[in-house]
Amino acid sequence: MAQTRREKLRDATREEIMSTAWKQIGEVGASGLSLRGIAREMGMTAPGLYRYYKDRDALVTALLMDAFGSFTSALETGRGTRKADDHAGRFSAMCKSYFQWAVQNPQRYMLLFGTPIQGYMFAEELGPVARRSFLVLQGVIGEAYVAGKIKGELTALRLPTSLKVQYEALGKFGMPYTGTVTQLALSAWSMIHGMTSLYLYNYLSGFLQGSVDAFVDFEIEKMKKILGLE
Amino acid sequence: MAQTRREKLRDATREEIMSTAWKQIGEVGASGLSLRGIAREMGMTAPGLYRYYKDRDALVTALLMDAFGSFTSALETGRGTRKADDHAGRFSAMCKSYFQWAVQNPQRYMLLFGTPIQGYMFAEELGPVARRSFLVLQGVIGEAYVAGKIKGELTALRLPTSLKVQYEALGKFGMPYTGTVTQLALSAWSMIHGMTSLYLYNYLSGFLQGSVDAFVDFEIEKMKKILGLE
DNA sequence: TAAAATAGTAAACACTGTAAACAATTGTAA
DNA sequence: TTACAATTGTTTACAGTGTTTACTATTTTA
Repeated sequence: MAQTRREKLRDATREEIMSTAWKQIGEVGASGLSLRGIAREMGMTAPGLYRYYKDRDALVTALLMDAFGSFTSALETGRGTRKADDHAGRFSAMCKSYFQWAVQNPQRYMLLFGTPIQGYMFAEELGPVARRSFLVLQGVIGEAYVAGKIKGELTALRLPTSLKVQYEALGKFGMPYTGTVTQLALSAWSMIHGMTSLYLYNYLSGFLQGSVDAFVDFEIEKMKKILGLE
Repeated sequence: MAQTRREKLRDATREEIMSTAWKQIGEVGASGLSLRGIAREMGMTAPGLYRYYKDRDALVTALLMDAFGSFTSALETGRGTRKADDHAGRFSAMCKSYFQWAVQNPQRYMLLFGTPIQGYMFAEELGPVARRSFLVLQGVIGEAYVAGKIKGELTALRLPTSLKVQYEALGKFGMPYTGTVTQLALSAWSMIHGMTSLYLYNYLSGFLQGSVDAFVDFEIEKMKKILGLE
């Protein structure tokens, strides 16, 4: 079923609102986002925006959806630069893409993983989208795992029962891979997010100045060694 | 030199402003902090607050100073629960304290390491205070290192030259310990912060439910094994 | 006791998100 | 083509924010 002319215009306006919002966020940061500012830049008045988004939170949710999509794509693209059986390469490339995307889209990353905007409540519908991002990471580790390419001794550590039970429960809800893989993925995610987040909030640059990339690369390689990925 | 009566009252009011601010932050989150709200709760009008803090950012800076102090104390207290030569114990205890402080003071932690408030610019004077927190972590690792208790193979990885050069430059500015120690400390900080931050922003609880502590403990033990700490 | 410093208020300005009422535009059906 | 309906936008208004200015009490000091 084709889009009517009106629907096309409507979608275009929605698009323009989003891109104007991103422009604003890029300039003044996510916390400085303002409906009135968006409207002003678009040459209309603020209440008009309410025809397109229920309220400011709805717009923020749409922005988050958009950002998660871009982020996940970046991870997938990074992963895709290496052949499917080059598990170590895929892991490095994906981690590198993770960090680079964040550096190139700092405000976007902070919007996703930092303190949200004034009183914004994380929308339910974002859960699955966020999970998709994680699945890329979990997938890379999981595929390496089932291929027997993860040989780190620390991988063989026995998980405490409470975690084991928890991960098994997840499996019943359709989560792929074993508990070990999930544990490794959550661990890797924590590490990458930690570096990224500290860097974006300027806690690393005091120590590292221009050598941040070297630091991150070094730690990614270390993670690979810990996993015994080869 | 004793405090005059007026100075005592002034300090008391400053204190009351701070505690009221913390109360507000605890209730509605850091982004919901409002000068008018503070004044309201204190039974005065908003402009009166300007006699005590130059503007909202100055108050936030004071809050950050306060939070950093509390945070650093928590780390030191955790470290202090083990004897000076029990390096492995000190490391675990400090990491545990890190996470626990964050869980008990989520809004405070987010204020320190998350997206700051609407348009707030990180004040210069916070640099040294923030560094003091890091020095606790670096100290624990550094003391273990000089005592020869860090025997992990991954510790012996050769640092890329750019990092080496950078760390040596830091030494000239009075940073203690070698480049290796700084690298290990930054790495550990990234990991702990990553777990903490993901947890506070609810990205882990979906996977871990009530088993978050088990996850964190497990990863702390893993870090110890990686460091070869014993 | 007079002067100076301090603490607080009231009113105003420029912002913000949002709701209600209304006008203008566009699309559809008789 | 005309009449109606749906949609899009504006105007106005309200309640909230940080902040400045002018003014008034109060307290301390000389």
